[in-house]
Amino acid sequence: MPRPPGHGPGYEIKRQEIIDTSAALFAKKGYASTGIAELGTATGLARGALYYYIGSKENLLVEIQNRVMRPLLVSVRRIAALDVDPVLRLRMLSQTLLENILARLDHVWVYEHDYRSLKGANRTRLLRQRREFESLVEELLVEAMDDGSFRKLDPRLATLQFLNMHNHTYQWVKPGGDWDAETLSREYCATLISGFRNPTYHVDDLEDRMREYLAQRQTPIPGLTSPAKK
Amino acid sequence: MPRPPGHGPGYEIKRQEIIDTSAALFAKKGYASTGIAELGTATGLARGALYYYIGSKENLLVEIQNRVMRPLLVSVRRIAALDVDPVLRLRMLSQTLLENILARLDHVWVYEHDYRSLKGANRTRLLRQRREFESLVEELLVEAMDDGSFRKLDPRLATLQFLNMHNHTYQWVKPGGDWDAETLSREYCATLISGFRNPTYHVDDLEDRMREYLAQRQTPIPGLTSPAKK
Amino acid sequence: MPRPPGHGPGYEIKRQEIIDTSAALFAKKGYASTGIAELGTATGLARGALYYYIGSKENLLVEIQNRVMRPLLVSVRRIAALDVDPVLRLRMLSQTLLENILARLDHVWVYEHDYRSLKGANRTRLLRQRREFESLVEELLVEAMDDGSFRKLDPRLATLQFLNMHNHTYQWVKPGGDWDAETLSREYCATLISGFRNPTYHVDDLEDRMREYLAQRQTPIPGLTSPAKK
Amino acid sequence: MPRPPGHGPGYEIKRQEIIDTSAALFAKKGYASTGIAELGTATGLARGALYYYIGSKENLLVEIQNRVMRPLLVSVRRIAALDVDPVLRLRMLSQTLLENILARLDHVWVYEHDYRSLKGANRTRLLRQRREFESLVEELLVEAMDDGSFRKLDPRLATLQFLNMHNHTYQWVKPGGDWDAETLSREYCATLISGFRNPTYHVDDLEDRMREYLAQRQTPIPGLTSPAKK
DNA sequence: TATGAATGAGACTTCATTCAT
DNA sequence: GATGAATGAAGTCTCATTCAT
Repeated sequence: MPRPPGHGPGYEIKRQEIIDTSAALFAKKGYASTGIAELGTATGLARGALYYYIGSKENLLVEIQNRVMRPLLVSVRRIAALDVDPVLRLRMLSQTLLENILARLDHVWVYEHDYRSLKGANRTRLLRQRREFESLVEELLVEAMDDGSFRKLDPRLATLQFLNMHNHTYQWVKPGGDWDAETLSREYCATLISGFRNPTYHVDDLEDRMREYLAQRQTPIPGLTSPAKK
Repeated sequence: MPRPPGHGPGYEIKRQEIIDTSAALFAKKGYASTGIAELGTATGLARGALYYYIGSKENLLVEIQNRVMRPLLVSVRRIAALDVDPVLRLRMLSQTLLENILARLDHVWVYEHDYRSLKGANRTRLLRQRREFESLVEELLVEAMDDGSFRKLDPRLATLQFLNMHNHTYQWVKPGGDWDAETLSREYCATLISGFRNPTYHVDDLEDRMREYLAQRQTPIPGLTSPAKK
Repeated sequence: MPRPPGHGPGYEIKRQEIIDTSAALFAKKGYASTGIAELGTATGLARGALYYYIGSKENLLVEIQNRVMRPLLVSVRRIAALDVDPVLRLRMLSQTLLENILARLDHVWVYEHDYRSLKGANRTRLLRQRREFESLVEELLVEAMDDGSFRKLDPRLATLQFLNMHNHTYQWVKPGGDWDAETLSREYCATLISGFRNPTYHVDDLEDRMREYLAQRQTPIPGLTSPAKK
Repeated sequence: MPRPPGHGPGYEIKRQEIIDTSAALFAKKGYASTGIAELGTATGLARGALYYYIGSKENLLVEIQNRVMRPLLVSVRRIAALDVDPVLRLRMLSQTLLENILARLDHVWVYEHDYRSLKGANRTRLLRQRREFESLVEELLVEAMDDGSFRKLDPRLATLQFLNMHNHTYQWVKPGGDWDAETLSREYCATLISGFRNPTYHVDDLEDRMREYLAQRQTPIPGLTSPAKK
C-alpha cells in the first residue's frame, strides 16, 4: 500500500519497522493508551517524521490488522479448498491459525483487543473478514458431520468451541516459549476431534495422514510449515 | 470500598448503579475511550456528583474487576474443596465459571480487555487473583490424572485448553441469547473430558452424577445453580 | 442556540462575550491566523474553559456569520415587502445595510474575509443567505425600472454597483468615525440613483419622503433607525 | 527580487510559474490555509526545490502583491500626470484599474484578503502603496471640483465611493465572464459622475472624448488598452 | 537543481479532575 | 448531595522550514 508518490527507497522499509514497533507497544499498553509521543520515542523519530510515514494513528491500527488477517485468510481459503477429507483440512487449518498467531503475537493482541477503535469502513472490512474466517471453519465442521466423521452437532456451537480453543491462545503463549504451533495444534485437535467424532471414526492416524499428505505435495501451502524432509 | 465517612442511606445504592452503567459503557466502547462526560450523561449526573460517588475513573475499573473476580473465586474455592471426585468438581467449576461470565457479560468484557489500564497495587492484586484461579483449575486436573480418570497430560497444557475453551466465551455469547451456562458447560466438558480421559474412564454418567450430587446437598453452592427440584 | 443541557445562568452571557472578543481578534488578524491560545489570553480563560463555551473554532465563525446575516435578512425582507415605491425601499434597504455594517464592523470583516474557512453545511447555508440578500436588492431595482423610476439597465450590473458601493464600506469605515449610516446611505443613494434614474424621475424629495414615511409609521422597522421625533 | 546569485537561465521563468500557481491556490483557499505541500503538488516540485525558488512562503505573498501594485501604480501615476481634464483622467484611471483587476483576478483576491499576513517592512510598504494610490484618486477628484466639473463634495467621501465601486469588483467578476473592463468602467463612471457632477457639467461626450484622446496619442499608455484603430 | 527525510513548534481538541457555591 | 465552571496536561495532527545527498 505505497503512499503518495515520491518516496525514497528506504521509505517502505522504515515504514514497516515503525509498524513493528507500534504493534509491540500497542500490545503492551493498549492502542488507546499509547500516545504518538511514545511511538516517537520508541522509533527514535520526532512526531512530525512519524506522521510522514504513518499518515494517522488509526492507519497504524489498520496495517496491524491487515498483517494478521491477510495472510491468515489466504492460507485458510487455500486449505479449505483442498481435495482431502474435512477432518484433515481442519487439522491443517488449526495449525496455520496457530502459526499465524505465534508468528505475530503482539499483532494478534492488538487485533483482538483494539479492533473496536477502528471506525467506519475500516471497521466494517475487518468484521467482514472475521466472519469469512468463521464461516470457513463452520463449513468444514459441517462437511465432517455430513461425511460421518463427526456426530451431528450444533454447527455454531462446534465452531465456537474450535475458535475458543485456538483464539484464546494469544493470551498466554509467549514468544520463544515452550510450545510451537505444531504441538498446540496436535493437542487442540486431539481434544476437539475426540469430542466431536462419531464413535466409528478413528482419529489415531490423523497425524500420520497429515505428514504423508504434506510430504507428497509438490507445492507447499503458504502459511503452513511442511515437515522437514529427510 | 466505601468512600468518605458519613454517607446517607442512598449512597451505596446509587454508587452501585453508577458502576453498572459504567460497566456497560466500558464494555461497549473500551475503558480508555469512554470519558467521564459520557458516564455523566449516561447516569444523569453532573461531573462533580459523579466524583462524589466514584472517587476516580480507575476506581470504577477496580470495582468492575472485583465484581467479576470476587464471587468467582468464592465459588471456585468452595467447589475445589468439595469431597467428590475431581472430574465432577471440574464439571461444577466449569458451570460456575460460565454462570459468572453470562451473568455479567459486560463486566467480563472490561475485565478481559482493560485490566492493563490498572496500575500499581490494583494491577498486582488482580494478577494474583487470576493466578489463584488458574492454579485451582490446574490442581483439579492433576488430581484427575492422579486418580486415573485422565491420561498423563502436560498439566499446564491441559489447563490452558480448559481456560481457552471457557474464557473466550464472552467474545460471542449474547445476553439472553441461545445458550445458557448449563448447556455450554455440558458441551465444553464433554469435549474436554473426551480429550483428557483415560480410555478406561467412563464419562457417560457425569451429568447424572452431577444432578444427583447437587440434589442431595443440603446447602446450595454459591454461584452454582442447583437443578430445579420436583 | 443553547448548547448541551445543564448550563448555568451565566453561561450564555459569557458565551456571547467570548464571541464578541473572538470577532474582534479574527477581524484584526484573520480567522486562520488566530489561535485558540490567543482567544484564551484575550478572554482570560484557559483553553479547556474556552471549549466549554464554544464547542469548536469553526462554531465561533458560524456564530459570527449568524450575527451579521440574521438581523440583516430580517430587516431587508421586511423593507422589501413594504407597500411604498421601490426607490424609497432601496433607500431604506441601503440604510439598514449600512447600519448593520457599522454596528458590527469587526463581525463584517470576518464575514467578508473568512467565510471560505467554513465547511460543508455551514458554508452552504451562508451562500444561500448571501444569494437571497442579493436577490432582494435585484428585485427592487427591477421594480424601479418597471415603474419608470429607473432607466432600463442590466439588472445584474445595477445590482453589482449597488453592492460594490455598500459592501466595501467595511474596509475603511472606523468605529466612532466621521460617518454614520444615515449620511453614508444618503450619499451612496444620491450617487446611485442619479446614475440609474430616468431623466423624468425627480430624486430631490427622496430624503423628505423617507422622513415622512418613517415618522408616520406606528411600528418601527427593526434594524432601521427612525428619525428622532420632535 | 532574484535570490542567491548564480542561477541558470530557466530559474526566473520557473520562479514566475510557481508564483502563478501559488496565486491561484491562495485565491481559492486563502493564504493561511494553503500549505507548502499543496504548492508542491500543484507545481510538481518537491518541498526542497520549491524553497530553492521561493525563499519563503511570505515571499510568495510579497511577489503577488507586487504584481498587482507595481503595474497599477505605474499606469495610474502616468494617467494622473496627463495634461487633460480631470474627469477624463478619472475615466482612464478607472479603466486601467479595472483592467488590472480583471487581468489578475486571483492575484487581486490574495491582495485584498491576505495582506494582513504580511509582517514588518513588507506590510508597511504595501500600506504606503495603497495610500499613494488612494491619494492620486482623491487629488483628481479635487481637481474636478476645483475646475467646476464636480460639485463641492467631501473629498474623502467621494474618493471612497469611487474606490468602493471599483475595488469590490473582484468579488464577483469571473475570468472570461460577461463584462470587460471597458464596459464596467463606462458604467461605473457614468454612475459616479452623474452623482458628482455640477448641474452645468455635461457628461454625455465623455466617451467620445476618451476615444479621441487615445486615438490621437502617439505612445500608448501602459496598462490602458487603446481603442482598435481602423 | 532537486529530492526525500526530518524537525519542532504550534495547531485544535479532549479529558480527568477539582472546587466554590 | 449536587452543580456548573475551570484547569492544565496531554492527545492527535499540521506545517514551514532545513539539509545531506
